[in-house]
Amino acid sequence: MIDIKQIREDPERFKDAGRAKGFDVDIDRLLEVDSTLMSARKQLQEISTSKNRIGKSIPKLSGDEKQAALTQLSELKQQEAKHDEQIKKLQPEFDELMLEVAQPADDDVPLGKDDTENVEIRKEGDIRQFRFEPKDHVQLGQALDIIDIERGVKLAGTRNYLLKGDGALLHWALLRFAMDCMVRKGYVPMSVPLLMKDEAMSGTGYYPGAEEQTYRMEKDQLNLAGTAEVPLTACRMGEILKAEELPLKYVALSSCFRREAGAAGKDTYGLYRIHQFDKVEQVVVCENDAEQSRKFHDEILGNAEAVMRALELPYRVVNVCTGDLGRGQAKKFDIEAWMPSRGNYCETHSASKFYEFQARRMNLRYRRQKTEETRQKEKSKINFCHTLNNTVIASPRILIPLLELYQNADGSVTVPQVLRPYMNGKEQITKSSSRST
RNA sequence: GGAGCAGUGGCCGAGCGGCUUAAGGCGACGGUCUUGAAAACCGUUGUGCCGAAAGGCACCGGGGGUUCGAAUCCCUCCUGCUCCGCCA
Repeated sequence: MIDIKQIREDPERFKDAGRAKGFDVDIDRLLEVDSTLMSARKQLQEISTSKNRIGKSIPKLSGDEKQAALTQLSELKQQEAKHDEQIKKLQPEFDELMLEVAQPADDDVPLGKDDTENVEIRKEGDIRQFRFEPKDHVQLGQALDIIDIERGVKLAGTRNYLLKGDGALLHWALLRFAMDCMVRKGYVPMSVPLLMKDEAMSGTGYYPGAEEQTYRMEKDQLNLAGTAEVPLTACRMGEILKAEELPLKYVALSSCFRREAGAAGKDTYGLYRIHQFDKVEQVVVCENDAEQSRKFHDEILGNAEAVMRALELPYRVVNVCTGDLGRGQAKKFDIEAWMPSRGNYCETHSASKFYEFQARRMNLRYRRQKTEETRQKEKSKINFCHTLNNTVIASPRILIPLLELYQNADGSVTVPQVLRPYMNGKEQITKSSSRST
C-alpha cells in the first residue's frame, strides 16, 4: 500500500507508475473520495467535540436547561448520522482503491511490456555442449524410473507428478542443501502454516489480484499459500518491532500450491509449470531505509547465486522490466537457469524488493532507538519496515536443468558433488540403482 | 465436537454506567545525587487521524446495539486457557 499523503502530493507519479506496470488505477477518483472522506471526518470530529462537551454538562443541569441540552444533542446526532452514512458508503471504495495503487518501480528498472523486455545483467557458468543426443528431463526421469507424471495425473489431474526413488531423494537433497546454506548464513529456519487467512494474502499483496491463482478453502475462508513468502513476511503482521531485532532474516521450506489459471496450454510439458512444488524461500525485514533495502536485495540475490554456483548450474540474472513486475515490487531480479530441453534460460528464482509496500498493508512497524534526531522529532519514532524475499531453491523445477545437464551418454545422471552427502554418498543415478541408495 | 472461564497500554493488573484525563506496579527513558555504578528521589513514557501550534477526535479482542453518556449493560463473532469426548 502507498501512503495516501504521497498520492495527494504527486498523483502523476502514481498514474505513470501504474501505467508502466500495467496496474492502472483511477487515481483521480481515489483523491476525490479521499477529500470527501476527509471533510466528513473533520465535521464528525467537530460534532463529537460538541457532543462530549454537552454530555459532560448534563449531570450538572436540571429542568429547562437540561431539556435544552438534550434537544441540542439529538440535533447533533442527526447531523452525525448523515456524515456517518457518507463515510460508510465511501470508505470501502477508498480502501479498495488504496489496495490497488501500485508501488512505483525504481529508476533503474527497464521500461517494458512483458518478460520479453527484461534486461540481462550477467551470465554465469558455461553451457554444456553434448557429444551425444541429450534426453530431456521427462525422458530421463522415465528411463531412470524417478519421475512418474502419468500416475501424478491419475491421482491429482493435469500438472501433477510423482517423484520416486532417487528422484525423491534428489529433490529432498536439493531442498536440504539449500536450507543448510541459509542456516549457515544466519537465517532463522522456520516451519510455517500454509493455510493462510485473507489478511496474510492481502498483507503480502497477493490479494486483491491473485484470487484466481490461489486454491481457496471456502468452507474455512483459508487460502493455500503459493509460497512461504506469505507466512514468513506476514508472521509479524500488526506488530511494532524493536529496532534491535532488525533485520529479521527468515528461511522456510514449504510446499507451494498454484492453480495456474490463465496458463492453460502454456508450458504443459514436463515439470516446468505444476500445481504443487516445494521451495526454500528467504525473507528479509529491515529498517525503512532505501540503502538498506538495496543492500539486502543484493544479499538475497547473492544467497541464491551461491546455491546455483555450488550446484554448478549455468544461469543468468535479469533485471525484470516494469511490465513484468508485481504491483508491490519496486525492483526484481530473476535468476534464470539454462534448460537444454527448452533451449533457453528460464526463471528459477525471483528476488523482490518492496520497500514498505507490504509492511504498510500488514501494519508491520518498528520503533527506532532514541537518537539525537528522533529526540528532536518525536513523531518519526515509529516507521514501517521494508521487506524483501527471494527463492533459495524451488524443486522440481530445478530438476529440469539439473537432470538434463548432469546426464551421461549411457542415460545415467551424475549427482552434483555438494548433494552427495545428502544422498548417502551416491555419485550416480542409474536405472538399476534408482530405487535404493 | 460438548462444558466452563477469560481477553484492558511494552508487560502485570485495577476498574463493573457520569469523580477515568484508564488507578497502581514492573520495565524503559531523562534528571538529581555519585569518582563511576547501584540504591533512593523527581519527572517522562500507548497507537492512529485532524491541526502551523494550542488543542481536538477515535481506540480497553472485532463488529453491532441500549443510553444524553459505555472499558463497564445487551447481542454477535474471533482468539486464548481449563475440563470432557474423539484422534494422527
